[in-house]
Amino acid sequence: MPSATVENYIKKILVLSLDTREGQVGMGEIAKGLEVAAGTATSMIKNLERSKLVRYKSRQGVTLTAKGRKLGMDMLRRHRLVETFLVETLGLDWTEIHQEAEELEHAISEKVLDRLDKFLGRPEYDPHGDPIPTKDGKFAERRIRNLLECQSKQPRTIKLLTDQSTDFLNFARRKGLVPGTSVEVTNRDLISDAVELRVGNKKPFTLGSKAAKKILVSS
Amino acid sequence: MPSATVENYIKKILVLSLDTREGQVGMGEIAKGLEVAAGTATSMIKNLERSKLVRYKSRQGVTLTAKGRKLGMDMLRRHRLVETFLVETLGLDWTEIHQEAEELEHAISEKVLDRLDKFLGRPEYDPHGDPIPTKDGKFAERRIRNLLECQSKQPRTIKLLTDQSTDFLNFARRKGLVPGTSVEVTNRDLISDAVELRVGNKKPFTLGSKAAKKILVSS
DNA sequence: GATTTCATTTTGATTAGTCAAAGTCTCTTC
DNA sequence: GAAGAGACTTTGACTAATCAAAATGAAATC
Ligand SMILES: [Mn+2]
Ligand SMILES: [Mn+2]
Ligand SMILES: [Mn+2]
Ligand SMILES: [Mn+2]
Repeated sequence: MPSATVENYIKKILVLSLDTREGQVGMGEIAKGLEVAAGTATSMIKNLERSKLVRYKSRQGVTLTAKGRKLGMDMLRRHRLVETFLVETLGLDWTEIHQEAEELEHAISEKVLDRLDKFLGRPEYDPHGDPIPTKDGKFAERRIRNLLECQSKQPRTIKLLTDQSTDFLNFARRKGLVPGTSVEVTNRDLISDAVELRVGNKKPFTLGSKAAKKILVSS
Repeated sequence: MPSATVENYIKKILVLSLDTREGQVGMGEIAKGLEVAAGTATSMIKNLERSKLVRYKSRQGVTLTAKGRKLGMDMLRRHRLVETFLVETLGLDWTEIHQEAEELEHAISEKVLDRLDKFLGRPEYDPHGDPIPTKDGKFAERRIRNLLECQSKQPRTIKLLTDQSTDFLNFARRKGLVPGTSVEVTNRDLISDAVELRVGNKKPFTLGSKAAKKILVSS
């Protein structure tokens, strides 16, 4: 059985690789993402290679093997189902569940996970709007883009916030920017680096491009 | 924060000490109970002493400090609430939940535990009939005895099976000896070392003293 | 009282995961 | 193409948890 540490590395590599054309992830991203020293990551990656979970080219990067991708998807499934449970069933707040799930994901057996999945009604998205992989490691489609890429004057539904720090999530909630809410881009000005948007019937307000990029919506 | 290992040691010491007049637990019991080598237990106990969780007299035994007892009770609470959740909410079988809870108990935060407790309706007993400590570490009263100590001809209710191995639990279930069921001791013969009992309206059968001792009932 | 036995403790080693700091590459920049 | 900057790797050291096997102590037996 992989240790919790191994599971965390593989999950991180998977998530990072999803944003990358060729699925190759740099050592620095991994170290930073897991808040460990660079050398720690290098030595851990060599372990993972010995376990055939990743392929590793020195000074180039890391890619998951099929085995690694399977484990990573499984971890994502665990993490997101647990998050869904914490919000849906226990009524916790979606801004504070990430850390909880970070621990629970390693402690939950396959059997318990299946029961949980059933109990929750086989949800497709977690409380942050992230898709929950199915048991055989398939992702539900996403079909969403960030607010910076949206043309104006069309209602959109918020699906996902990519920055899940408590600070950002709190800001988002204050503005009503929670998954499921309907928003409309009322104006875009790429020169001044800003997007104006309206949430429901409230007064429109302006968002910088950095923040706008973190908010994913479906048309 | 105590590691999962520390939590396991303290929980084991607490449970062992509950069966002992003076609350003192021998090194051998601890090592055996946790399935580690004797020397491993000795060295771990010294750690626990440094952390002020136990008092330790070389070659005599170990007792919990107030701090240790508090942690132990907390672990028992976690363990038993998780077990209750697994059976009540997810519908798992009470013969197979112990190991699951053994992992989950370390991964669950105070906040999640409280929500779970509330969600479950603040249960007082776990699926094995063990009392669940309250948040401030108080045990519900037990008022139950084992079947070997019972006088005949009086209906009793099964409260707890002290041997929680899968084998014993399966045997017990086959015989209908599950918590909540009503039984009656129809005959006791201490010389032949046996207890005869009837479950509901079924035909009475005989139990050896070892097994009888493992079944706790309330009058 | 000497001896044996058995539980316990000590010793020496191992493994996973980690860090700081020193060393090495590789890609820009001039 | 030499130099420098930054990313990456290596090295040496540390901690928690563990085991096997040797040493020790205390109680029971002779
Ligand atoms: Mn994790
Ligand atoms: Mn999530
Ligand atoms: Mn445990
Ligand atoms: Mn139990």
